[in-house]
Amino acid sequence: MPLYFFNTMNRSREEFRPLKENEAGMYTCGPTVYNFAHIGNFRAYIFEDLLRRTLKYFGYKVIQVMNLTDVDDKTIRDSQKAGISLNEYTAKYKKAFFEDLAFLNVEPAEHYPAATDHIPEMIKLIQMLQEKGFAYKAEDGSIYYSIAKFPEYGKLAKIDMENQKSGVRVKTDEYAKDAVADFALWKAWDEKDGDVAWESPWGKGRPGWHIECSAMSMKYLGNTFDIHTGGIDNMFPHHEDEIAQSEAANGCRYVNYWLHCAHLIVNGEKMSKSLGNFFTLKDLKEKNFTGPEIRWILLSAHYRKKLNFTFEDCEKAKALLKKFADFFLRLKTVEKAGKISDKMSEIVKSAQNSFKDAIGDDLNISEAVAALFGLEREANKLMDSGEITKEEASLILEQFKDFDKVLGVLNVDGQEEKIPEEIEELAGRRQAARKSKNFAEADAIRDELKRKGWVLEDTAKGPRLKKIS
RNA sequence: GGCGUGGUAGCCAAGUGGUAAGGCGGGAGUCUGCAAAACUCUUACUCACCGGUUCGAAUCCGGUCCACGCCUCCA
Repeated sequence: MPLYFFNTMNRSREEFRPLKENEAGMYTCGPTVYNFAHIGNFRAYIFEDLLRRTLKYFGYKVIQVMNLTDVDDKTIRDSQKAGISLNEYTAKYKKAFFEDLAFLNVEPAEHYPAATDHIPEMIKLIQMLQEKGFAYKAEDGSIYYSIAKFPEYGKLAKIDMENQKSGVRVKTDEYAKDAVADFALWKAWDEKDGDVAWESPWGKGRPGWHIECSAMSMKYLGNTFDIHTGGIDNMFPHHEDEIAQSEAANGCRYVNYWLHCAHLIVNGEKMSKSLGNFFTLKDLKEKNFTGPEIRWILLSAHYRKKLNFTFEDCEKAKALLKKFADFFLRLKTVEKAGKISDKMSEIVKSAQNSFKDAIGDDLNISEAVAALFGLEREANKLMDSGEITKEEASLILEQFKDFDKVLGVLNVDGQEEKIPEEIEELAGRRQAARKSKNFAEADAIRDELKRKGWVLEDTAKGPRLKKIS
């Protein structure tokens, strides 16, 4: 089954053809570790996780690289403010970042290179650019990339630099550049940097932002690799600059497939640190939302569509996952003996095909999830009519585990809550009252159970207790 | 100002030339002592608006309006 992605470079849906058979190299722009990431940031990381899992689902071995930007204006500024070293400061947020990824069930990437661990690689790359004439040293001692030397500049963002001049503001501290859109490869040290500096052929300083991704992707994935992703806001100038650097230095194409995810929005506006309209995972945890619930929300809209975040949707996600959990428990109670019918094999196989078709079509999550609902309804129907066997129920559960390899939200093997003795006993008394047609008491006990956090449902096989989450 | 993305039911959301998936919510029913759960049926003659192309358009083309994003650190 072919896999398709929407390639930002050509603005079209293309069949994925990796450089190496059965292997996909993927570079995903990671966080700047100066603060806790917010859920808008996590939308991107979850999209990348979905992409990663989809590639694996289609049989590819994935080599994923996610950079950690641990030196830039903000990390320097805030570490100074905190009165601790840059490393000490960023270590705290690196740790928090990995904890958050784990909470959201994001599979670890193969490499998490930090910028500060790759200064020599960056220096080497800048030297290559200098030798080839793409870089120049400005009056302030910084090294800049000359966009004029790279005619293809703007090909990703479809920006024609000729028409860009009027709107671009010029920062006063960047007076030294030849052209406004030229960007820094190496920033000469100034006193605001404090003790953050590395020796280089151009003197003391630190790398520019874009160079780390070019240098590190080259090191871990090669001069040309398959997939590069990030938020749409990274498309310009960051990814455009990466292309300029890498292609100028290596003389070959940088990336074959560019995938960008749209923003998480709040009340119609982009969720961002600067607007202050953001929520962190901590905020949501305090409201009792779980990792799978948050993951579901961030996953449930197509990655190239803006996703409006609301707490109402969080509640819906909670209810939806609860429904699936109940469904799995119900399947596990099936005891009827018998083989798997052809009809059942057909139903399950067809659901899997629909799912795979959809997720392989540029990660069409809506259609993919529709396959889950379809299979759930079929299974419920058959359980209602008692037509389903234990083996068939297992087959369905296995299929949901298969779906969850990609989705990572279902917890099919989730254990039923242990029922406390007190609750068990109340349920027993209620059943006795019910048998003797003392419905008033039976209902009263059911209400009491509800107050204690347990819902009692009468099924064909007798009462069933469910914990209210 | 330049560039880009998008506007589909009460809400969320697929569908990109062949006659509107799915979820939530609403309505009616089956089951039940009653609930709950589950199931069944139902809920857009219509896809922001106006023209055009076509046997046929939500899908293609032109225009208009609206929203958001990028052009400055940003997932």
